[in-house]
Amino acid sequence: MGLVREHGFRGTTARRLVLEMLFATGEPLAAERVAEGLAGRVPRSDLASVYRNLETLEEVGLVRHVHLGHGPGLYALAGVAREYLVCESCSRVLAIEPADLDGVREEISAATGWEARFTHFPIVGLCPDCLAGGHEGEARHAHP
Amino acid sequence: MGLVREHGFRGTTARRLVLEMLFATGEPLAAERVAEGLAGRVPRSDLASVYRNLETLEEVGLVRHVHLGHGPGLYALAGVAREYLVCESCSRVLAIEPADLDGVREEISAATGWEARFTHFPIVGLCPDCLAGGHEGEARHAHP
DNA sequence: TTAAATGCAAAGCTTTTGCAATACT
DNA sequence: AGTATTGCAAAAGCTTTGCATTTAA
Repeated sequence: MGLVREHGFRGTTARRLVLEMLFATGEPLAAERVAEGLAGRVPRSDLASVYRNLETLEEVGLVRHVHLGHGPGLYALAGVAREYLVCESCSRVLAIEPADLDGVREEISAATGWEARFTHFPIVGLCPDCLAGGHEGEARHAHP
Repeated sequence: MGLVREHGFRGTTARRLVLEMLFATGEPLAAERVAEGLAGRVPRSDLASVYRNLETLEEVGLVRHVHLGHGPGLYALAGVAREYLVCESCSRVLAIEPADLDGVREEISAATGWEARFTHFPIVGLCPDCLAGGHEGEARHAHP
């Protein structure tokens, strides 16, 4: 919570619990899931407050959110660096170490002069299985 | 409208006008803009019908939609092949020929085995100007 | 003629905002 | 004590759905 106070925000129970929740889960979570996880622990779990706290925590750099498809945004600790790929056929999600995409970043830089990150929007495409003509029906997540 | 009928859908005035609108504009358009452009031309411009028609046209492969940030989805003719980059600092949008990202696609394939397209979600990152420490304040579009 | 498409109204889902009560510093 | 934060309720923004009417085939 040090960072939070350094930015002029208060260190509250609700914020602590949001961070704990994201830490314990380890993977990106919808605000509603976070609120559910807080049920009964803060005085009460309020979705609006969860959104406000996620926004604050994102502002100070502790949290980040990603859009993997058409559903709600998903929040995770910024410290857990991951980039994402989503299959547009089977909706599989692959979380990958940023370092594994450094070559891709270099190629993007060479082609466009931009420096890319896949932490907010994933790379959308076809996963190896679906490329091979595989399991198109087995959607596991919301459609991009 | 041939494709539309081949798929068992009817060729209606509203659908024709949606396609004309997208063709005339040439760049991705929010459903609401499309509806505005149709004002008074169809019996009337109804947003729900525009959404239904965009969905139908997307289903038959004539239209595609892209999410460049947190705003509404943007629709364009699928025939106009473009991929997108959005700057997370100044929100600039770069539309690029898919061929210009073929090297990037190869690198992604080599690194992950996936085949990528940047037609639904853009590549998010920093544009050359912002990398150079430039014009961060001059946002032109909604923030990603 | 008859099934699909439309307009209109209403709802759904995600996120934001206003405001009085509460908790942090 | 004083202000940021919270809960609650309501609204906003985008998109979908229900249903009676109209329209394409």
